[in-house]
Amino acid sequence: MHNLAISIRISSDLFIKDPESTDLGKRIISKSIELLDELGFEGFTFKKLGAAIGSPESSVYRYFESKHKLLIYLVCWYWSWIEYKMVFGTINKSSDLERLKTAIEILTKPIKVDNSFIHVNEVLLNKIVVSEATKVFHTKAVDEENDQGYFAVYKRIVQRVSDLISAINPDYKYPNMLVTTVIEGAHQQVYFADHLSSITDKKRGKNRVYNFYTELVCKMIS
Amino acid sequence: MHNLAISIRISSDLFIKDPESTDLGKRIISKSIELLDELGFEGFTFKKLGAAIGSPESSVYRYFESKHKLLIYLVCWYWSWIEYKMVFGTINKSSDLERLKTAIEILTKPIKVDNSFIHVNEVLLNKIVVSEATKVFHTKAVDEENDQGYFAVYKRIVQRVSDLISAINPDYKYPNMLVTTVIEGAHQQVYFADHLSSITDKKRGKNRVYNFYTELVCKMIS
DNA sequence: CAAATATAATGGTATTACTATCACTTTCCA
DNA sequence: TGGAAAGTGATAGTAATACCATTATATTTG
Repeated sequence: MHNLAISIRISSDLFIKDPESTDLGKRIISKSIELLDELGFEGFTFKKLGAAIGSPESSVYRYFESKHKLLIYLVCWYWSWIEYKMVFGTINKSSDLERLKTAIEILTKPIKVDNSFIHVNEVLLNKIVVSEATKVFHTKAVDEENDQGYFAVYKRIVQRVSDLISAINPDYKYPNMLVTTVIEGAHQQVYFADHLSSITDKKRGKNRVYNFYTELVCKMIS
Repeated sequence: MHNLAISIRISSDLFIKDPESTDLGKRIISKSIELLDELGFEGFTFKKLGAAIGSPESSVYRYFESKHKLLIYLVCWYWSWIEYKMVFGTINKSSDLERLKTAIEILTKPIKVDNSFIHVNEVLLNKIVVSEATKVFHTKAVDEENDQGYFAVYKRIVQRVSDLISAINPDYKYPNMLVTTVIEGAHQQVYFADHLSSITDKKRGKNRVYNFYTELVCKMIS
């Protein structure tokens, strides 16, 4: 697909001015993805971002209240994109089990470039989500930010997959726990493979994360 | 057990002066656990810690190089304590399966107070590990810190449980992935139950995390 | 062309994370 | 018992961070 006439909609509480609405905004998104990947969340600052796009720090603050909000924005964008892929990927499948397997595939297999969104590098964004997304949740402000609805997309994805599981096996007791175990676990396995490889099973090939979690879900609900 | 004549040994790379060696050191540990729980890692500073123990910031810096190192120290302490509980809890079991179940119990059931270590509140420390420990890993310095051996205890625990699994079923392909899925997943479920309860299965009772992951491991390796 | 909007440029504040210095006190051991 | 060594307190200082505010200059739009 090329340059679809769709766009990812993000809650307007997450930005001051919609970055999609201007050229500078898009450059902010695009460069912040590169810089977050390069420097990590702690090393990343609006000053460095400003320097990278040739604008002052204050211009960035016109779009985002804080770097934390920017991170949430990007993570939300990511999950919205995943949801969109999940909806379109499962729509024409013939059974719930097929749909479930596709969903798990989307959640666990490596990300491929998607040229539909020019200013977003999904492969890099995935790397950021893998290594930084826990910082979105693990904050003293979680509850407040949850009330604001910042995690709605994420929760909706969990619900979707959970519903598929319940459709296949209505008696299975822990559909939500199973889904979050898969989603978070898959990212964690990728991170461990990169940084603590002795505690993964790296030899098991390229699709081991997908294979492991697919087997896990199938065994649990059967 | 009361005041056992054992102590948890932590790599001396993690501190400048051993906090176990002085009274002030022990108060630093004890208060930092309380404050980290209260303020979260981001809100926690050595200045506030100093104020809480009635000492200047600079005294804290004589024990720990940075608050990041202090967090690693505490997380290491926690995993060392868990390892100790695992070793003593499994030693007199009659089969590998029994040992495995005990290990999973220790990793997934709520923590109880342990009066063996007066200056450490294990229940609070567990809360800190649940909500802040990902920050130990998710840093641009992971690889370096891994090389320094800071994560050795954690990796050893994974290895122990993984070995039990391989002893029970030598053909199971993903023992490491299974173990890390359980360890990290169990903490995550506790955190989600507290802050994003819609994506857990809270109704399933008090031991749902233990039951879920025990069932998961047993089904996977059988 | 005027009005509105977007951006640049600059400066400022409070806080953080950390370092350095000096003085006082306690311990220890020769 | 006297004197070094170790532990702590008190104070000051620095560079960087995360932000905010103001003014001036472009750029767009109606």
